[in-house]
Amino acid sequence: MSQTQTQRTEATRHKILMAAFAEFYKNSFQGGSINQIVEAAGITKGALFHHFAGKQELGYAVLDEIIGPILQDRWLTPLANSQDPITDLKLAFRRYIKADIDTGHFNQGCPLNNLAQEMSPLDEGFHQRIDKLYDSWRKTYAAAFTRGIKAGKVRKSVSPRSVATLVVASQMGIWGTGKSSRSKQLMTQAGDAVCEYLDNLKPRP
Amino acid sequence: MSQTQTQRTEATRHKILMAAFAEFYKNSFQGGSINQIVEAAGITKGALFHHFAGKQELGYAVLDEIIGPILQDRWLTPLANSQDPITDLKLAFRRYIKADIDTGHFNQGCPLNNLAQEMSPLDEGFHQRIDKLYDSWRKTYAAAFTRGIKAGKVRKSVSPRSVATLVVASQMGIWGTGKSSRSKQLMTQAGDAVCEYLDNLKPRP
DNA sequence: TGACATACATACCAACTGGTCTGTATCTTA
DNA sequence: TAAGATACAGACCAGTTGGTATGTATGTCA
Repeated sequence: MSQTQTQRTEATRHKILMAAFAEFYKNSFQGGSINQIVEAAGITKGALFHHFAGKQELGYAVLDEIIGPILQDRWLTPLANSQDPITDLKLAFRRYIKADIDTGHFNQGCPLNNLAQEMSPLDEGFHQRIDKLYDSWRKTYAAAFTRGIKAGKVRKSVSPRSVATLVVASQMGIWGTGKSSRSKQLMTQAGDAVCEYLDNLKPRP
Repeated sequence: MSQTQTQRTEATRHKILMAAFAEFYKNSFQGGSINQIVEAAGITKGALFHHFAGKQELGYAVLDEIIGPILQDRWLTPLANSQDPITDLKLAFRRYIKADIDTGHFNQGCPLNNLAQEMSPLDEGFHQRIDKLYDSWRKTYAAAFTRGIKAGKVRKSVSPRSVATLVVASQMGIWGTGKSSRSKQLMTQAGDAVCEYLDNLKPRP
């Protein structure tokens, strides 16, 4: 059951990526230390710089290979074919707010938003990648609202794009509130308010 | 018309604070450089460390003496005695979204939120100061909504605290969206959506 | 006017930063 | 099996970081 060389190589690369993700999540990108990543991953600088051209490229890879898939998994796939986005969004909100409170992650915020706020204005590569992710996020929600309208689950007067933009922005804000206040109560309160907002988008009887 | 010593002293202190605010706003707190601040302020390290015990204390002072008053001025005072928070909030949103788009500040985000996202989880002094500011922010909105309900301008069924929490969170998200996307359109779109949300809080006829 | 404090200026420092360079063991492939 | 490529290891480096120690000019006040 010994692994092949390619498997071992991929394993160290993955170790580095995971350690980098954790370090950047905890100490931000600029504040995060390469030495710390090396140590946490249990490898050496030689390995790190063999796999990634520099800190910048490592950051890009974390976005592409770790954060992107998480976003997909958490928020895009569940809404991808939804005919009733209000119900499904409320479900996802409740679920992941609870999850992040239980794990304690809520006071570290959203990994994507963290990088976005820190690096988007400073680095073009970050900006492009992050913008792309947020764009697909908004588009997924907007498409779901469009289907919801067609299915009679969402009021016709709502603008899918505007609402999608606001809902995504609200998520940034809710997770940001959790991070800066460290208050579970505030975070759930904000979550409840969003759910109420969403309910108000249903067709009036 | 020569100034007194106290005036000159206060002037250099203020120069340092302004330069620090600009530097932290542009490059974040951890990313911001003391040397850069010294240079931008046109003073020396001796002066800086004479007035502030360290980078940390300088950051605290920026929060207390620069960012706090800006928050007060922009968002708290205008709502302090409002009997019609929906109208007044919509006004403020439209006004300052436009202002930050015109000045180009919109792609640097909100100074308070920037520091909050970066430093709240890392430093207790930052956390406390920031939390206090956000708390007064939410409380001001909540009180305005309470008065709005009494004045018949806001539907009775809304929870002032929940809505206030969400509105503040939305602001974090809207300015965050502007910063990470650099898109004026997205920012105004999100602003419009918030205004619609607020309108839906009016009493139904 | 003399003593002392305040308000800086400047040279300096240890610690750490991201990054490079060279050496080498291991695997692949002709 | 020889030759080359791959995948690291680890010492090393220049630059920058926040911070300090010392010196000095200028103000204040008894």
